[in-house]
Amino acid sequence: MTEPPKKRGRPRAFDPSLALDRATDTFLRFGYAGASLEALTTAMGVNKPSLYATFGDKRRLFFRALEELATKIGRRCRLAFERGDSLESSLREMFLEAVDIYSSSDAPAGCLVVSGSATEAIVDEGMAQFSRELFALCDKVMAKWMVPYVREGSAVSAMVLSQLCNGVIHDISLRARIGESKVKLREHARGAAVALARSVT
Amino acid sequence: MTEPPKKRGRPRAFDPSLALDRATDTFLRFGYAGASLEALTTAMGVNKPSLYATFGDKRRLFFRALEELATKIGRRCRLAFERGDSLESSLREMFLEAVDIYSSSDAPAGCLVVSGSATEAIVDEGMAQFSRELFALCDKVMAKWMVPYVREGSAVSAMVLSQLCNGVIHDISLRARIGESKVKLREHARGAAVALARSVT
DNA sequence: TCATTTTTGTACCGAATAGAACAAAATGCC
DNA sequence: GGCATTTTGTTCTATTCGGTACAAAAATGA
Repeated sequence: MTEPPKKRGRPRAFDPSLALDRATDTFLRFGYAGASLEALTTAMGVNKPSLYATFGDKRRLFFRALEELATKIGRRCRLAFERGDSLESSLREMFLEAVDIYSSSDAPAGCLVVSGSATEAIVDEGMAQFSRELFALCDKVMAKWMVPYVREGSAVSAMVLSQLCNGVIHDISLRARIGESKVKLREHARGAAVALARSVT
Repeated sequence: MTEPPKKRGRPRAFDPSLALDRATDTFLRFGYAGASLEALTTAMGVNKPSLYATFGDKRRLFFRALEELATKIGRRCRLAFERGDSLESSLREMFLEAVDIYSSSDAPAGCLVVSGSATEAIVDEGMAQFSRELFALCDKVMAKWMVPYVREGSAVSAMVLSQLCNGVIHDISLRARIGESKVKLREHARGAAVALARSVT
């Protein structure tokens, strides 16, 4: 499968998927407003007309990057959570994974929503809505993971715990972005796992 | 006190303190990169030469805004925390205060560090350093407030609790910025207070 | 071979950008 | 009143911004 469909005209000289990854890095690095078309096209190895033909304008390119990255990160978090065999160990795995994601040496530090679309959200209702829906989804999905660990009638519901976990992850992305060391971030992740696990006991 | 020092030349036609507040709002609204000098001078009611003479360039103006705002917010958080008479009530007061601060109708929603300097931190080491030092200070100061409520030898230290609290506050600023309702934010704040207070029991 | 189709590279557009130059205006001091 | 001083408003500049026009290039189909 995925054999080339043998299209008619001149073949593209770049890999759209790879180019999108480069665009993601550029948006991560400079933010949405700060990422100039020149920086984007240079990083992507693509001319402006090709960029427009393939991805539409800057804003649509950003949404494509957002969607792709959110999916990737969501999957990594779920897999990390599933590695644990207790609430505390699951949270620890997930938070440590967040440290790896947001302070990887392969990409600019931080989160494309926290430091990208959220910043733009005030002047772009579309980005605000995207962010709200994504946050709501994360809260809801993660709450499901929490259910087995929350006693019935507990003072702390699965949803509250889930929102706190997402808050910790957002905070890790922030602290990574401003250059806190991996050692410190990992300590932070472990401490948060202990505390949040204790909150439902 | 504060009597006019009777300077020599033509008197300024604007109040620098008020102008700085307007600049803060503009940076909050558009982010650092997105806030154009025209938007700034228009909001501040000041011409560009006056802006440069009074505050230096755009970057220095931003630092001035940051410093002033951080002081104000720090004070409000401390006062709110002191209104409580238990860990849970103190945290609740503080988190609810954060909701008011970050989703006030008087100013654009969100936090100038989270959605401002942190976004710029990767391309501006000065902003990264400012943010790191501010976060470290907040963690340290808030940890002192927590000490009375943390048992000796507890699995959750005052510092871990403090970092979590700051994480909750950062998260509230984020969720406020993307337009979550005050009702939802207040629920979030109350839930976080319950959970974090329970984590040290 | 040659027409058709699609992408490529270059060159360009008007608007907006951060910042500076400069003379007029408004004050205190002598 | 005049002079020194400082701020003001206007104007300018060089650059960069997001986005596009257009023709050459590279593939397929007939």
